[in-house]
Amino acid sequence: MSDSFTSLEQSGGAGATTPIQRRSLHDELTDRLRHLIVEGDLVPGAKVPEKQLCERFGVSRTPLREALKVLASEGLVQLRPNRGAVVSQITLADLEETFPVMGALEALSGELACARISDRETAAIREAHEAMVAHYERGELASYFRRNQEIHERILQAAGNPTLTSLHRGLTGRVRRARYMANMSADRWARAVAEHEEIMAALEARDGPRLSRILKDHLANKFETVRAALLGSD
Amino acid sequence: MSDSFTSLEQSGGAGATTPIQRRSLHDELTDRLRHLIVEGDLVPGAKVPEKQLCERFGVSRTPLREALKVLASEGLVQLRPNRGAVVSQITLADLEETFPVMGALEALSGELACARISDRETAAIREAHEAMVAHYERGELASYFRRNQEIHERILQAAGNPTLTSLHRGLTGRVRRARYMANMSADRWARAVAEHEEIMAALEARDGPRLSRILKDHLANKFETVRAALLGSD
DNA sequence: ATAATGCATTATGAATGCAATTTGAGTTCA
DNA sequence: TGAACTCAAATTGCATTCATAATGCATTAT
Repeated sequence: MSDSFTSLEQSGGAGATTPIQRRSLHDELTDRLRHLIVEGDLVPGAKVPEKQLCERFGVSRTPLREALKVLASEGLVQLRPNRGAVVSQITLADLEETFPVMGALEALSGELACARISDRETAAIREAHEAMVAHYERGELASYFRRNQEIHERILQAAGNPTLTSLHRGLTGRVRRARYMANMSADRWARAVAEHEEIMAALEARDGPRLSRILKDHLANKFETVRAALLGSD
Repeated sequence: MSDSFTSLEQSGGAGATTPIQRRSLHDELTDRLRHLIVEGDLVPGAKVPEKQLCERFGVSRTPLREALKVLASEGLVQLRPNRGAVVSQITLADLEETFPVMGALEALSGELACARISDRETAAIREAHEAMVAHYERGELASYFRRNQEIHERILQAAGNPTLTSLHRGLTGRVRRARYMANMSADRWARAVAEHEEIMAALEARDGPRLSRILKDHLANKFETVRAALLGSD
């Protein structure tokens, strides 16, 4: 969409229809920093001295500061006047309020996805699902987790609502740093897989309300796991 | 809210628990610009020349640009590389995808509010409701609209979930510029008031699921009104 | 007359500089 | 010993400056 360039200029062999995307520094920086934070390379609570990051990325403070402002508006860092930025801590209370919202968004995504998804995409998700189950059976947690995430993302995608996707992505970013899934018990893991079976069934039956309900419960259970892990290992 | 200035700090007494909030320029600017956009003082599609705004607010480009980055991340403006910012247009398609999300969020707010709201706050909302009905009966659309908004905000507030409130506020900001409510028919207006009666009833009965459903439907109806107005006056 | 080209003007992107605030070590005094 | 104070160094907020890309207009060619 919006690529109003279409054909032409595949002359010289360089069939580039893409208009030489040069990204601005602040844009690039925002993504890089966000990645660092979400992936936990910048630990929560840590100060983020501008100068240090400038050297790290080889840019001046201006674009860096612009990036920090954006990340602050996403809730990933906190800006204290005259005292610099810190990577936001995620507390149990934060999780407690974030999960219901994610639940509501996922529930909506299920509803919408059932109404719009193609057989082709359903099949693709089924494939991801089977792969995930295989990882489960081999006890490969990391791979399992990746596939799991892929499935939820695909459902979101199938819902065809960019606003929804964007909000969900934002919340996921905030929460992902808390990687408590590692503490998932064998029991809980089995149950999660069972829930995913239900998700697949509802999706393939295009049963929106049911998928919606399952996704919401699925997330609520996930939160319970996280809460237990947090309280246990504290 | 977010106006953490309010009263206090009338010098003399050291009663100020708030640490003398001196806001940074970019922060102040972000709010001011957001207000200009949301309230429609900057028309959608209009270019936002940095220099002009700098003179208007008497600041340099640095804090202004920081503010624009934040507004862009909120979706209120679009930043075109090397070509400046424009106030985002809101299309029917945008509304079409925004409303369901708002619906899901409001539904959740109803659910949570019923579980947590105090009798005191319920009474306050009842009061706002009665005032709103009075405005309706006198045909005072603007006042009606204000009270209406107040009620929804109070329910959100009662839900006690800042994340939820924040996301909802963001979407409201995007949508508010489209003030199609003026085109609301007498019929639709009556129905909206009736729906609000139901909202009050469910809230006072602390019936979460019911309030949830009503709020969702209420928003869906609102969207239908908007859609009709858009298609009609096009 | 219309369209294309080149140049001057203007606006944006990023870097640097400067004033104000915070931080922290060292010192003084109770 | 330790609480409070002083002052230098570091950090941040903002303005200014420099570099680069976009825009408008006059000129030229067709």
